[in-house]
Amino acid sequence: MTQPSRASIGAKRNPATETAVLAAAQDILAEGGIQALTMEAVAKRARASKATLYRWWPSRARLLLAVYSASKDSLPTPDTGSLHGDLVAYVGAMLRHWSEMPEGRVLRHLIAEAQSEPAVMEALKAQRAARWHHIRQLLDRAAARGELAPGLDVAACETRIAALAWFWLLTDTIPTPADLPTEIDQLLAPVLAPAG
Amino acid sequence: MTQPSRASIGAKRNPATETAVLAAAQDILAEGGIQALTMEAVAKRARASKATLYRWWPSRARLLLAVYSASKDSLPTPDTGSLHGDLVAYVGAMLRHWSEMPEGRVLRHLIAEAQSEPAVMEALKAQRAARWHHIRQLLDRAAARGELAPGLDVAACETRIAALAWFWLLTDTIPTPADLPTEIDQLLAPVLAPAG
DNA sequence: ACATATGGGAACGCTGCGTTCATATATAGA
DNA sequence: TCTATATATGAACGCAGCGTTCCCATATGT
Repeated sequence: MTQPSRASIGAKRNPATETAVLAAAQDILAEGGIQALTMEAVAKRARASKATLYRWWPSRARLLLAVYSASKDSLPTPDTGSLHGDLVAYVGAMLRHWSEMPEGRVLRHLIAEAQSEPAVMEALKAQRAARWHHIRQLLDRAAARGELAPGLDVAACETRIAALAWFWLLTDTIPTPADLPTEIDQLLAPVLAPAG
Repeated sequence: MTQPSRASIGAKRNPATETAVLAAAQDILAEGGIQALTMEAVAKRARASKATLYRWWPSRARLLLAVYSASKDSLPTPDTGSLHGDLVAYVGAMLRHWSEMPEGRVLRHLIAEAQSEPAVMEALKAQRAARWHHIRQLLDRAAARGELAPGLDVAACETRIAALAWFWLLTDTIPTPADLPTEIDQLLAPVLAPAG
Protein backbone atom coordinates (compact mmCIF):
# COMPACT_ATOMS: atom_id res chain seq x y z
CA MET A 1 0.00 0.00 0.00
CA THR A 2 2.94 2.32 0.53
CA GLN A 3 4.03 3.56 -2.84
CA PRO A 4 7.41 5.12 -3.28
CA SER A 5 7.73 8.85 -3.15
CA ARG A 6 7.30 10.74 -6.37
CA ALA A 7 10.04 12.88 -7.84
CA SER A 8 9.91 15.91 -10.03
CA ILE A 9 9.17 15.14 -13.65
CA GLY A 10 10.91 18.27 -14.74
CA ALA A 11 9.80 21.79 -15.35
CA LYS A 12 6.14 20.89 -15.26
CA ARG A 13 3.70 19.89 -12.63
CA ASN A 14 3.54 16.21 -11.84
CA PRO A 15 -0.08 15.11 -12.33
CA ALA A 16 0.56 12.09 -10.16
CA THR A 17 1.21 14.39 -7.25
CA GLU A 18 -2.13 16.11 -7.52
CA THR A 19 -3.87 12.78 -7.85
CA ALA A 20 -2.04 11.33 -4.90
CA VAL A 21 -2.76 14.33 -2.70
CA LEU A 22 -6.46 14.41 -3.47
CA ALA A 23 -6.73 10.67 -3.04
CA ALA A 24 -4.93 10.85 0.28
CA ALA A 25 -7.17 13.65 1.42
CA GLN A 26 -10.28 11.69 0.54
CA ASP A 27 -8.99 8.59 2.28
CA ILE A 28 -8.18 10.49 5.42
CA LEU A 29 -11.58 12.11 5.27
CA ALA A 30 -13.31 8.79 4.99
CA GLU A 31 -11.33 7.27 7.81
CA GLY A 32 -10.88 10.00 10.36
CA GLY A 33 -13.29 12.74 9.44
CA ILE A 34 -12.59 16.36 8.92
CA GLN A 35 -10.48 16.95 11.99
CA ALA A 36 -8.05 14.30 10.83
CA LEU A 37 -7.57 16.15 7.57
CA THR A 38 -4.52 18.23 8.42
CA MET A 39 -1.96 19.41 5.94
CA GLU A 40 0.68 17.34 7.69
CA ALA A 41 -1.39 14.19 7.56
CA VAL A 42 -2.20 14.63 3.89
CA ALA A 43 1.43 15.30 3.00
CA LYS A 44 2.54 12.26 4.91
CA ARG A 45 -0.03 9.98 3.41
CA ALA A 46 0.42 11.25 -0.12
CA ARG A 47 4.18 10.93 0.34
CA ALA A 48 4.50 14.49 -0.75
CA SER A 49 6.30 17.25 1.06
CA LYS A 50 4.49 20.04 2.80
CA ALA A 51 6.35 22.43 0.52
CA THR A 52 4.71 20.85 -2.50
CA LEU A 53 1.35 20.80 -0.82
CA TYR A 54 1.48 24.47 -0.04
CA ARG A 55 2.66 25.30 -3.52
CA TRP A 56 -0.57 24.04 -5.05
CA TRP A 57 -3.05 24.37 -2.21
CA PRO A 58 -2.05 27.51 -0.33
CA SER A 59 -4.16 26.81 2.72
CA ARG A 60 -6.07 24.07 4.40
CA ALA A 61 -9.32 25.65 3.31
CA ARG A 62 -8.26 25.61 -0.31
CA LEU A 63 -7.44 21.94 -0.06
CA LEU A 64 -10.83 21.21 1.46
CA LEU A 65 -12.40 23.10 -1.37
CA ALA A 66 -10.48 21.09 -3.94
CA VAL A 67 -11.60 17.85 -2.34
CA TYR A 68 -15.20 18.96 -2.35
CA SER A 69 -15.03 20.17 -5.93
CA ALA A 70 -13.42 16.92 -7.01
CA SER A 71 -16.48 15.04 -5.79
CA LYS A 72 -18.23 15.08 -9.12
CA ASP A 73 -21.62 16.61 -9.40
CA SER A 74 -23.28 13.35 -10.11
CA LEU A 75 -26.59 14.77 -9.07
CA PRO A 76 -29.28 14.06 -11.63
CA THR A 77 -31.79 16.50 -13.02
CA PRO A 78 -34.85 14.33 -12.72
CA ASP A 79 -38.01 14.83 -14.70
CA THR A 80 -40.90 13.26 -12.90
CA GLY A 81 -43.63 15.41 -14.38
CA SER A 82 -44.30 17.55 -11.31
CA LEU A 83 -42.30 20.10 -9.38
CA HIS A 84 -42.96 18.24 -6.19
CA GLY A 85 -41.66 15.00 -7.63
CA ASP A 86 -38.64 16.66 -9.18
CA LEU A 87 -37.73 18.37 -5.94
CA VAL A 88 -38.09 15.22 -3.90
CA ALA A 89 -35.76 13.46 -6.31
CA TYR A 90 -33.23 16.23 -6.67
CA VAL A 91 -33.09 17.46 -3.08
CA GLY A 92 -33.15 13.89 -1.90
CA ALA A 93 -30.08 13.09 -3.97
CA MET A 94 -28.37 16.20 -2.67
CA LEU A 95 -29.10 15.35 0.95
CA ARG A 96 -27.89 11.83 0.45
CA HIS A 97 -24.71 13.13 -1.08
CA TRP A 98 -24.20 15.47 1.85
CA SER A 99 -24.84 12.95 4.55
CA GLU A 100 -23.40 9.76 3.15
CA MET A 101 -20.39 10.63 1.02
CA PRO A 102 -17.28 11.60 2.96
CA GLU A 103 -16.65 14.37 0.44
CA GLY A 104 -20.21 15.54 0.82
CA ARG A 105 -19.80 15.93 4.53
CA VAL A 106 -17.08 18.44 3.79
CA LEU A 107 -19.57 21.08 2.75
CA ARG A 108 -20.70 21.90 6.24
CA HIS A 109 -17.11 22.49 7.25
CA LEU A 110 -16.48 24.59 4.18
CA ILE A 111 -19.42 26.72 5.15
CA ALA A 112 -17.91 26.95 8.59
CA GLU A 113 -14.49 27.92 7.27
CA ALA A 114 -16.06 30.48 4.98
CA GLN A 115 -17.19 32.40 8.05
CA SER A 116 -13.56 33.25 8.75
CA GLU A 117 -12.02 33.10 5.28
CA PRO A 118 -13.35 35.41 2.60
CA ALA A 119 -11.59 33.39 -0.10
CA VAL A 120 -13.57 30.30 0.80
CA MET A 121 -16.74 32.36 0.93
CA GLU A 122 -16.12 33.52 -2.63
CA ALA A 123 -15.31 30.05 -3.87
CA LEU A 124 -18.45 28.65 -2.31
CA LYS A 125 -20.47 31.40 -3.89
CA ALA A 126 -19.20 30.42 -7.31
CA GLN A 127 -19.87 26.77 -6.63
CA ARG A 128 -23.40 27.59 -5.57
CA ALA A 129 -24.12 29.49 -8.73
CA ALA A 130 -23.16 26.45 -10.76
CA ARG A 131 -25.10 23.94 -8.72
CA TRP A 132 -28.26 25.95 -8.47
CA HIS A 133 -28.57 25.83 -12.16
CA HIS A 134 -30.20 22.45 -11.62
CA ILE A 135 -32.85 23.85 -9.32
CA ARG A 136 -33.49 26.58 -11.83
CA GLN A 137 -34.09 23.96 -14.48
CA LEU A 138 -36.66 22.20 -12.35
CA LEU A 139 -38.44 25.47 -11.76
CA ASP A 140 -38.32 26.45 -15.40
CA ARG A 141 -39.84 23.15 -16.42
CA ALA A 142 -42.55 23.60 -13.81
CA ALA A 143 -43.24 27.06 -15.19
CA ALA A 144 -43.56 25.62 -18.68
CA ARG A 145 -46.13 23.19 -17.36
CA GLY A 146 -48.04 26.08 -15.85
CA GLU A 147 -47.50 24.76 -12.33
CA LEU A 148 -46.11 27.94 -10.85
CA ALA A 149 -48.02 30.83 -9.41
CA PRO A 150 -48.06 33.80 -11.76
CA GLY A 151 -45.51 36.46 -10.88
CA LEU A 152 -43.39 34.11 -8.81
CA ASP A 153 -39.82 35.28 -8.28
CA VAL A 154 -37.90 32.21 -9.38
CA ALA A 155 -34.60 33.36 -7.91
CA ALA A 156 -36.18 33.90 -4.51
CA CYS A 157 -37.78 30.51 -4.78
CA GLU A 158 -34.43 28.91 -5.50
CA THR A 159 -32.99 30.56 -2.44
CA ARG A 160 -35.88 29.37 -0.35
CA ILE A 161 -35.22 25.77 -1.30
CA ALA A 162 -31.47 25.93 -0.90
CA ALA A 163 -31.71 27.77 2.40
CA LEU A 164 -33.84 25.03 3.85
CA ALA A 165 -31.43 22.37 2.67
CA TRP A 166 -28.50 24.22 4.22
CA PHE A 167 -30.39 24.60 7.44
CA TRP A 168 -31.00 20.89 7.62
CA LEU A 169 -27.36 20.25 6.94
CA LEU A 170 -26.08 22.71 9.50
CA THR A 171 -28.42 21.73 12.29
CA ASP A 172 -28.02 18.00 11.83
CA THR A 173 -31.68 17.64 11.00
CA ILE A 174 -31.55 16.20 7.50
CA PRO A 175 -34.91 14.49 6.96
CA THR A 176 -35.05 10.84 6.13
CA PRO A 177 -36.00 9.88 2.58
CA ALA A 178 -39.34 8.80 3.96
CA ASP A 179 -40.00 12.21 5.45
CA LEU A 180 -38.73 14.26 2.56
CA PRO A 181 -41.94 14.29 0.47
CA THR A 182 -43.82 15.80 3.39
CA GLU A 183 -41.12 18.37 3.92
CA ILE A 184 -41.18 19.39 0.28
CA ASP A 185 -44.92 19.56 0.48
CA GLN A 186 -44.70 21.98 3.37
CA LEU A 187 -42.06 23.98 1.58
CA LEU A 188 -44.35 24.47 -1.39
CA ALA A 189 -47.47 25.06 0.65
CA PRO A 190 -48.74 28.63 0.74
CA VAL A 191 -48.46 30.45 4.05
CA LEU A 192 -51.23 32.95 3.63
CA ALA A 193 -54.85 32.22 2.99
CA PRO A 194 -56.02 33.25 -0.48
CA ALA A 195 -56.80 36.93 -0.52
CA GLY A 196 -60.49 37.47 -0.13
CA MET B 1 -8.36 51.14 32.19
CA THR B 2 -6.06 48.50 33.62
CA GLN B 3 -7.56 47.37 36.84
CA PRO B 4 -5.50 45.43 39.32
CA SER B 5 -5.64 41.69 39.25
CA ARG B 6 -8.33 40.00 41.22
CA ALA B 7 -7.58 37.55 43.96
CA SER B 8 -9.55 34.70 45.38
CA ILE B 9 -12.30 35.76 47.75
CA GLY B 10 -12.13 32.51 49.54
CA ALA B 11 -13.89 29.24 49.08
CA LYS B 12 -16.46 30.69 46.71
CA ARG B 13 -16.42 31.89 43.17
CA ASN B 14 -15.50 35.50 42.66
CA PRO B 15 -18.32 37.10 40.64
CA ALA B 16 -15.96 39.86 39.57
CA THR B 17 -13.91 37.31 37.71
CA GLU B 18 -16.80 36.13 35.61
CA THR B 19 -17.78 39.68 34.87
CA ALA B 20 -14.26 40.66 33.94
CA VAL B 21 -13.80 37.67 31.66
CA LEU B 22 -17.03 38.21 29.77
CA ALA B 23 -16.36 41.92 29.47
CA ALA B 24 -12.86 41.27 28.21
CA ALA B 25 -14.19 38.79 25.70
CA GLN B 26 -16.74 41.25 24.41
CA ASP B 27 -14.16 44.02 24.14
CA ILE B 28 -11.78 41.82 22.22
CA LEU B 29 -14.61 40.74 19.99
CA ALA B 30 -15.57 44.31 19.24
CA GLU B 31 -11.99 45.35 18.54
CA GLY B 32 -10.41 42.42 16.77
CA GLY B 33 -13.22 40.17 15.69
CA ILE B 34 -13.62 36.52 16.36
CA GLN B 35 -10.14 35.43 15.41
CA ALA B 36 -8.70 37.72 18.04
CA LEU B 37 -10.80 36.01 20.70
CA THR B 38 -8.34 33.42 21.96
CA MET B 39 -8.29 32.00 25.43
CA GLU B 40 -4.87 33.52 25.99
CA ALA B 41 -5.98 36.97 24.90
CA VAL B 42 -9.08 36.87 27.10
CA ALA B 43 -7.11 35.71 30.10
CA LYS B 44 -4.55 38.43 29.61
CA ARG B 45 -7.08 41.17 29.15
CA ALA B 46 -9.27 40.07 32.02
CA ARG B 47 -6.15 39.79 34.16
CA ALA B 48 -7.16 36.29 34.97
CA SER B 49 -5.07 33.18 34.63
CA LYS B 50 -5.71 30.59 32.00
CA ALA B 51 -6.21 28.11 34.79
CA THR B 52 -9.13 30.12 36.07
CA LEU B 53 -10.51 30.57 32.61
CA TYR B 54 -10.49 26.88 31.90
CA ARG B 55 -11.98 26.11 35.27
CA TRP B 56 -15.18 27.94 34.37
CA TRP B 57 -15.24 27.81 30.57
CA PRO B 58 -13.77 24.44 29.63
CA SER B 59 -13.22 25.27 25.97
CA ARG B 60 -13.08 28.16 23.60
CA ALA B 61 -16.43 27.19 22.15
CA ARG B 62 -18.05 27.28 25.58
CA LEU B 63 -16.69 30.75 26.13
CA LEU B 64 -18.05 31.93 22.80
CA LEU B 65 -21.39 30.49 23.73
CA ALA B 66 -21.36 32.32 27.05
CA VAL B 67 -20.59 35.58 25.30
CA TYR B 68 -23.42 35.08 22.85
CA SER B 69 -25.87 34.08 25.53
CA ALA B 70 -24.92 37.11 27.59
CA SER B 71 -26.06 39.35 24.76
CA LYS B 72 -29.58 39.89 25.95
CA ASP B 73 -32.48 38.97 23.78
CA SER B 74 -33.62 42.49 23.33
CA LEU B 75 -35.59 41.55 20.26
CA PRO B 76 -39.15 42.88 20.37
CA THR B 77 -42.26 40.94 19.52
CA PRO B 78 -43.94 43.56 17.37
CA ASP B 79 -47.64 43.68 16.66
CA THR B 80 -48.27 45.57 13.48
CA GLY B 81 -51.56 43.96 12.57
CA SER B 82 -50.33 41.78 9.74
CA LEU B 83 -47.99 38.83 9.50
CA HIS B 84 -46.01 40.58 6.83
CA GLY B 85 -45.52 43.65 8.96
CA ASP B 86 -44.67 41.63 12.04
CA LEU B 87 -42.09 39.59 10.17
CA VAL B 88 -40.47 42.65 8.63
CA ALA B 89 -40.14 44.17 12.09
CA TYR B 90 -38.99 41.05 13.89
CA VAL B 91 -36.67 39.60 11.27
CA GLY B 92 -35.34 43.07 10.59
CA ALA B 93 -34.42 43.48 14.25
CA MET B 94 -32.81 40.05 14.25
CA LEU B 95 -30.74 40.80 11.17
CA ARG B 96 -29.66 44.11 12.58
CA HIS B 97 -28.60 42.41 15.78
CA TRP B 98 -26.62 39.84 13.82
CA SER B 99 -24.87 42.28 11.59
CA GLU B 100 -24.27 45.26 13.82
CA MET B 101 -23.65 44.02 17.34
CA PRO B 102 -20.26 42.42 17.94
CA GLU B 103 -21.95 39.74 20.02
CA GLY B 104 -24.44 39.15 17.26
CA ARG B 105 -21.70 38.48 14.78
CA VAL B 106 -20.66 35.62 17.02
CA LEU B 107 -23.58 33.49 15.93
CA ARG B 108 -22.15 32.65 12.55
CA HIS B 109 -18.98 31.42 14.20
CA LEU B 110 -20.93 29.44 16.75
CA ILE B 111 -22.75 27.76 13.90
CA ALA B 112 -19.35 27.09 12.38
CA GLU B 113 -17.96 25.65 15.59
CA ALA B 114 -21.05 23.53 16.05
CA GLN B 115 -20.12 21.64 12.90
CA SER B 116 -17.16 20.17 14.78
CA GLU B 117 -18.34 20.30 18.37
CA PRO B 118 -21.48 18.40 19.31
CA ALA B 119 -21.70 20.26 22.60
CA VAL B 120 -22.03 23.56 20.80
CA MET B 121 -24.56 22.04 18.45
CA GLU B 122 -26.69 21.02 21.41
CA ALA B 123 -26.40 24.38 23.08
CA LEU B 124 -27.39 26.17 19.90
CA LYS B 125 -30.35 23.89 19.52
CA ALA B 126 -31.58 24.85 22.96
CA GLN B 127 -31.01 28.53 22.25
CA ARG B 128 -32.97 28.21 19.03
CA ALA B 129 -35.94 26.66 20.72
CA ALA B 130 -36.12 29.63 23.08
CA ARG B 131 -35.73 32.28 20.43
CA TRP B 132 -38.17 30.82 17.98
CA HIS B 133 -40.87 31.21 20.48
CA HIS B 134 -41.15 34.75 19.18
CA ILE B 135 -41.72 33.64 15.61
CA ARG B 136 -44.32 31.21 16.84
CA GLN B 137 -46.13 34.05 18.55
CA LEU B 138 -46.26 36.05 15.36
CA LEU B 139 -47.66 33.08 13.51
CA ASP B 140 -50.19 32.32 16.20
CA ARG B 141 -51.46 35.88 16.13
CA ALA B 142 -51.72 35.69 12.34
CA ALA B 143 -53.69 32.47 12.67
CA ALA B 144 -56.06 34.15 15.13
CA ARG B 145 -56.64 36.88 12.56
CA GLY B 146 -57.43 34.24 9.96
CA GLU B 147 -54.47 35.25 7.85
CA LEU B 148 -52.97 31.81 7.49
CA ALA B 149 -53.81 29.18 4.94
CA PRO B 150 -55.91 26.40 6.46
CA GLY B 151 -53.91 23.35 7.37
CA LEU B 152 -50.60 25.20 7.44
CA ASP B 153 -47.86 23.44 9.41
CA VAL B 154 -46.73 26.21 11.70
CA ALA B 155 -43.53 24.46 12.77
CA ALA B 156 -42.46 23.98 9.17
CA CYS B 157 -43.25 27.59 8.50
CA GLU B 158 -41.08 28.68 11.42
CA THR B 159 -38.24 26.64 10.02
CA ARG B 160 -38.71 28.14 6.61
CA ILE B 161 -38.31 31.64 7.99
CA ALA B 162 -35.38 30.85 10.22
CA ALA B 163 -33.62 28.89 7.51
CA LEU B 164 -33.73 31.84 5.18
CA ALA B 165 -32.36 34.16 7.86
CA TRP B 166 -29.52 31.75 8.59
CA PHE B 167 -28.77 31.49 4.93
CA TRP B 168 -28.48 35.23 4.62
CA LEU B 169 -26.22 35.32 7.64
CA LEU B 170 -23.96 32.54 6.45
CA THR B 171 -23.60 33.71 2.88
CA ASP B 172 -23.04 37.34 3.72
CA THR B 173 -26.18 38.33 1.89
CA ILE B 174 -28.22 39.94 4.63
CA PRO B 175 -30.72 42.19 2.87
CA THR B 176 -30.81 45.87 3.61
CA PRO B 177 -33.75 47.17 5.64
CA ALA B 178 -35.06 48.69 2.42
CA ASP B 179 -35.06 45.33 0.66
CA LEU B 180 -36.43 43.31 3.52
CA PRO B 181 -40.14 43.90 2.88
CA THR B 182 -39.76 42.55 -0.63
CA GLU B 183 -37.86 39.53 0.63
CA ILE B 184 -40.52 38.77 3.20
CA ASP B 185 -43.12 39.18 0.50
CA GLN B 186 -41.41 36.59 -1.63
CA LEU B 187 -41.02 34.30 1.34
CA LEU B 188 -44.76 34.37 1.94
CA ALA B 189 -45.72 34.18 -1.71
CA PRO B 190 -47.12 30.84 -2.85
CA VAL B 191 -44.98 28.80 -5.20
CA LEU B 192 -47.66 26.80 -6.92
CA ALA B 193 -50.58 28.13 -8.87
CA PRO B 194 -53.95 27.50 -7.17
CA ALA B 195 -55.12 23.99 -7.91
CA GLY B 196 -57.65 24.05 -10.72
C1' DA C 1 -7.47 26.50 63.95
C1' DC C 2 -8.21 23.95 59.81
C1' DA C 3 -9.81 21.77 55.69
C1' DT C 4 -11.61 23.67 51.52
C1' DA C 5 -12.13 25.85 47.18
C1' DT C 6 -10.86 29.67 44.69
C1' DG C 7 -7.59 32.79 41.86
C1' DG C 8 -3.00 33.75 40.04
C1' DG C 9 1.48 33.02 37.79
C1' DA C 10 4.42 30.44 35.21
C1' DA C 11 5.90 26.89 32.79
C1' DC C 12 5.14 22.78 30.00
C1' DG C 13 3.88 19.50 26.06
C1' DC C 14 1.48 19.11 22.03
C1' DT C 15 -0.41 19.90 17.57
C1' DG C 16 -0.73 22.09 13.40
C1' DC C 17 0.07 25.99 10.38
C1' DG C 18 2.93 28.01 7.07
C1' DT C 19 7.93 28.95 5.69
C1' DT C 20 12.61 28.34 4.30
C1' DC C 21 16.70 26.00 2.58
C1' DA C 22 19.56 22.98 -0.01
C1' DT C 23 19.34 19.40 -3.27
C1' DA C 24 17.94 16.47 -7.15
C1' DT C 25 15.44 15.99 -11.42
C1' DA C 26 13.51 16.49 -15.93
C1' DT C 27 11.73 19.80 -19.20
C1' DA C 28 12.01 23.57 -22.77
C1' DG C 29 14.60 26.64 -25.44
C1' DA C 30 18.89 28.23 -27.72
C1' DT D 1 24.44 19.83 -26.45
C1' DC D 2 24.24 23.16 -23.02
C1' DT D 3 21.61 26.02 -19.97
C1' DA D 4 17.94 28.30 -17.66
C1' DT D 5 13.77 27.05 -15.55
C1' DA D 6 10.34 25.06 -12.78
C1' DT D 7 9.25 21.25 -10.24
C1' DA D 8 9.36 17.81 -5.98
C1' DT D 9 11.49 16.49 -1.78
C1' DG D 10 13.06 16.19 3.13
C1' DA D 11 14.21 18.38 7.05
C1' DA D 12 14.22 21.83 9.97
C1' DC D 13 12.39 26.08 11.87
C1' DG D 14 9.37 29.77 14.11
C1' DC D 15 5.06 30.63 15.72
C1' DA D 16 0.52 30.55 17.86
C1' DG D 17 -2.90 28.62 20.53
C1' DC D 18 -4.93 24.91 23.12
C1' DG D 19 -5.32 22.65 27.32
C1' DT D 20 -2.69 21.06 31.54
C1' DT D 21 -0.12 21.07 35.67
C1' DC D 22 2.37 22.77 39.92
C1' DC D 23 2.88 25.79 43.52
C1' DC D 24 1.28 29.20 46.36
C1' DA D 25 -1.65 32.90 48.33
C1' DT D 26 -6.13 34.05 49.97
C1' DA D 27 -10.55 34.18 52.10
C1' DT D 28 -14.41 31.23 53.62
C1' DG D 29 -17.21 28.68 57.20
C1' DT D 30 -17.30 25.56 60.61
